[in-house]
Amino acid sequence: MPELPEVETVMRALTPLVLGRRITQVTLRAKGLRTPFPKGMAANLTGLTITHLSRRAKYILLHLPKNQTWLVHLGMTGTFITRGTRDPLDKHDHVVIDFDDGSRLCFNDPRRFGQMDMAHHTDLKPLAALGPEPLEATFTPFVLAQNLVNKKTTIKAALLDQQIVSGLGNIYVSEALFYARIHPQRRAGSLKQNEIKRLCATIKEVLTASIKAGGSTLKDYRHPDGNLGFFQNQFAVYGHAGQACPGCNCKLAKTGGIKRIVQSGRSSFFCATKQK
DNA sequence: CGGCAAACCTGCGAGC
DNA sequence: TGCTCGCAGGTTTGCC
Repeated sequence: MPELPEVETVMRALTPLVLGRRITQVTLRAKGLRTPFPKGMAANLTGLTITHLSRRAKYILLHLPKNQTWLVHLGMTGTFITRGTRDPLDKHDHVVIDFDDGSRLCFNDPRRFGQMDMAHHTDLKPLAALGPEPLEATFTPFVLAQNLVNKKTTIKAALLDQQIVSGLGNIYVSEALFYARIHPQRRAGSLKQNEIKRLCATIKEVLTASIKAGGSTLKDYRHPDGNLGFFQNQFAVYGHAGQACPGCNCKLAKTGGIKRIVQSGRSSFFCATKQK
């Protein structure tokens, strides 16, 4: 479900719900998600206070005393939901967290593609190989160019590779490539310097605009506080196959309009008139 | 190394 | 109404 803007939005919405609260009980209602829960996770979390929250790529980091970190990946369908302690649980509430103020938070994940880990903050294995954080100043055209050099794979696949740049997913890759006017089937290593410069900029722009809109809400996904994101209303190409592309009269041409193709099993949306 | 399909799971909408 | 099919915002593995 979530790419960087959605994870950022969830992390922000989660903050007032958990910050400074002490965990009194964690109940695991499944053996794990995509991977088994770390050994002793529930017991190890009990009694600890969440001191602050942050995000790295598509991971939410809940920081605990003694530099311990509880790492959460939402996968495709993971959500945090607040419930009253007397409310019935959903069958996909796999982790139930009770706090010292009587509040309860549930991690709900129908497809169980999410992931949790708990370790010293310097020893979080899922974070070890991640590429640059796209909204940080360290993510520059030079860095992107370095990570694309000699890559024979398509630019679409390269941008989904979390080691090249972290946090992008299927939606924002299509959107960023559209604004950068780069065809998703281009070989990554074939991009010219000015194209990489444009791409670096559009990645930052599209992610920033989405965070500002509260991320994208597809299906019934919503934030822990119940709010919805609205960036889906601003998609230029994603999910718009057959329609005219914005700011382009290509639909009037015989071969125009937004196309959908499948690349390594995943949909790409693009305008063949604008993107070369 | 590259590219692709499948695997992990469930739910939903479309079409018959 | 009920069935099957295709599709879904992620990541990893294994095969050729």
